[in-house]
Amino acid sequence: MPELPEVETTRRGIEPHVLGRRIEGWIIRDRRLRWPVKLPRSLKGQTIERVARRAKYLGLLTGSGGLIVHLGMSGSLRYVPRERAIGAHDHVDLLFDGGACLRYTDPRRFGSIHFQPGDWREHWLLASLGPEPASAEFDASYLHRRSRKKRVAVKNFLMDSRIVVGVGNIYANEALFEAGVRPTRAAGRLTLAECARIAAAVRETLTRAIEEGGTTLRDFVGSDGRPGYFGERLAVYGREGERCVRCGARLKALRIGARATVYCASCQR
DNA sequence: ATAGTCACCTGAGCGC
DNA sequence: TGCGCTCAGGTGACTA
Repeated sequence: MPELPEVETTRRGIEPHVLGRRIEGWIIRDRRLRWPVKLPRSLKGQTIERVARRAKYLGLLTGSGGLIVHLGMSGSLRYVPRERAIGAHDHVDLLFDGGACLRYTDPRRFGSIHFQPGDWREHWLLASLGPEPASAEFDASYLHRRSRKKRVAVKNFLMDSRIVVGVGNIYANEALFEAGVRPTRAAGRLTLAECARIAAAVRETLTRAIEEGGTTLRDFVGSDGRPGYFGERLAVYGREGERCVRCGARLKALRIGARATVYCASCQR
């Protein structure tokens, strides 16, 4: 379940291996991802000049455009020898000079692969995305301004990619715990001070997870995939009924928009 | 425009 | 051992 930290870790993992490599071709074993995979002939022979990330999208950028990869719920990208045995869910190989390939694996096929000519950020999937949580733009006043008059629960508000990107269910739970704000609170009723705590918590939660991902997910190349949050400490997610790490109260659970939500009723107001 | 729900998909976990 | 059920979740599409 790649959330933003895992995507960033993937980016860092593959970058040194594909930078400067020429794309010799590709093998599509199953094009039925979230959208049918279709790559233009013009991609052949191009060289990867940059490996970028925007929200949970990875961009393998060449001189003429960008290959846009989303890992969905269960996707992974690994740099492996081409002759490595093919698994049941190894849907796409991107073949590079030198004999290796970038292998896209995705059991649930919720992910996607597109090619966008020119500036990859102009792709329709990326066009209306909000700021990165680590950007200067994402701060208390931004959150406060965008949340006015909105009645949605703050948890859903944070998970809206038009507001801020990279906050999936797990980190929405964690960040709101960190901020001491109850997930059910109406976004429009948050004070500026609460927005400040939330902005800081989102940024810190994700930054810390990326740092830990860098250590727990180090061995990317040619290895088996690993769960992204392995060894990561989560304060509330998945801990319903257990003790709050801060005050010891039992953590409560409910569903907001069919998504598991866990919080501490005494720490989060 | 906003808010809520559905759909997509498969593996894991569970009860029987 | 196996069947059938439910759940998980990112996010675009759809509905009210």
